[in-house]
Amino acid sequence: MIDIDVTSSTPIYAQIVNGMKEGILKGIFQPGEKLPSVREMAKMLTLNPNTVQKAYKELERQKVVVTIQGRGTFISKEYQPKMDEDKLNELKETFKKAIVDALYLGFDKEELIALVTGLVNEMEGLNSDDKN
Amino acid sequence: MIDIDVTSSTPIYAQIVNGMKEGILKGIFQPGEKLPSVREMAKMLTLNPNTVQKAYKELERQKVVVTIQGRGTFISKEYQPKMDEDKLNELKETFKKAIVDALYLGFDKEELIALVTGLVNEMEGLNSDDKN
Amino acid sequence: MIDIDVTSSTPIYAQIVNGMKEGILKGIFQPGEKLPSVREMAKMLTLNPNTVQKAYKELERQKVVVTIQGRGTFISKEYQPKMDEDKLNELKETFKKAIVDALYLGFDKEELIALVTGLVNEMEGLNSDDKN
Amino acid sequence: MIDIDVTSSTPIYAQIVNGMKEGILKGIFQPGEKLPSVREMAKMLTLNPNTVQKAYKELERQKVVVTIQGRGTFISKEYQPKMDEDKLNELKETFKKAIVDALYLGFDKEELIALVTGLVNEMEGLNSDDKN
DNA sequence: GTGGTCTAGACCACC
DNA sequence: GTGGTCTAGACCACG
Repeated sequence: MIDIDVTSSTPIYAQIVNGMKEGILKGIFQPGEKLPSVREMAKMLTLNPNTVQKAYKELERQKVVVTIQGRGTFISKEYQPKMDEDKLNELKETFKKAIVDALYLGFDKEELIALVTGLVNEMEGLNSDDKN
Repeated sequence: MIDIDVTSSTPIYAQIVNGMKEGILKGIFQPGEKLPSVREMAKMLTLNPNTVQKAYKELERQKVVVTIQGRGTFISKEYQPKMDEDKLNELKETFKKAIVDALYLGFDKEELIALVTGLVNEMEGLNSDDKN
Repeated sequence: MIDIDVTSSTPIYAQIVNGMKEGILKGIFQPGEKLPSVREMAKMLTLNPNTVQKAYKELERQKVVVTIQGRGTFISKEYQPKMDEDKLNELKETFKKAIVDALYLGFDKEELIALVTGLVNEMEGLNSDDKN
Repeated sequence: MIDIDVTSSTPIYAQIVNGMKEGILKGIFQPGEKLPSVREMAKMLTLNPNTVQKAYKELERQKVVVTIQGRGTFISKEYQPKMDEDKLNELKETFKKAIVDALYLGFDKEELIALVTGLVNEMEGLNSDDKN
């Protein structure tokens, strides 16, 4: 479902968050779908439930999922993108760092754009279904 | 010179490393140029010298700069890009995360490519001389 | 009748309790009026009957409604306000928290008082008959 | 500093969050001031450091405090109120619930407004110093 | 069954 | 020294 690399410098809970968001974009998880419970997911990934809990909470704060008391956690049906200046700057910084790293790895500009374009096309897009 | 955000979650030493590499790509720092000493740099950025030291060490490890004993630290004249599968995967993960975030901020694919292209064009590129 | 948000962090049973009390203050429910049975209410709100049951029990504990065996549940005809130091402190804490949040949202004092006054005026008041 | 009621239904970490924000409004904590470290605060309140940590994280997410790596956590110098429709609705719900409770405790409208006004006046306001 | 909170104790990176 | 993450295990409220 989600592959976790415990040796990564990215915290495990963040890997779960990223993995879920990526899975949703790719259509692996559908809006309204129930997520595995915290305990189930923890068993599947052989993690402590608290770690999964932290990830689910973060996803909820981002409004990517909603939790319904006593029933579980579900993919949000109507995600509303909300542009935020701080987040935009953060995003740019992340891209800038990645671009610098790529250039230092030997990519030239065209290869770099091609790399990014390829990665973008792996994602279905949030609303692509609605619009077709 | 380099703008540091002490409140950022990115470690300060890493901000220095990124900032230096970005500055080199943009041509602000020229190959062969001498860097300020650790102490000078620490004063300029009002940082702990240990932090600057760590950044210089990291830059040297990446062969972006070279230290000559008793003379100082200099921008490498002939940086040799070194493609490494681990680093490539890491790079892809970074891009993927950034792309997911961008899509969740409301970017569509074209806007995203445009954003990245714009950021890439801010950099002069390591190999731009070769091609002109 | 009562709008329930299952995704809210406020327990559903508490939302029913609050909603009923608000409806009574607003005159939507009249003293002596019969409430829908637990099962009816559960169907209307598409909730688990246990949840509605719990809300009714709580309303009865607060003497807002009375249950007559075999007849049903009714809005109390003579609700007796009961000032209790513990409850008063709790109330103050709730207000204090809300006020702090409002100030942090950017409200100034006058706007805040206006907001509260407006909300108060939406309620008819328990004792409005006495004073008119 | 902050008084914690472990018997309260309000989670301890939330009590810390509320208490800090209230303290800042009242001027007990000044912008730029360093907060006790997570461990210190945990000792002071005889709580587990994780609980304090959670509170500090929440305060940082709300931009009420900033953390500087290796140095500690500090009251934000320039808090920028950010109105948000969701938060506004949440605020109104909180007030509505409190108002309903107050009316059921026997408050009439004037007493209620007086209560709120009194509580508001206990707070200095976020920018009141700047404007005088 | 579900998620939410808390404690205890450990390890790590950063400054 | 600082905060950040993770595990283990417990208890609770909710539906």
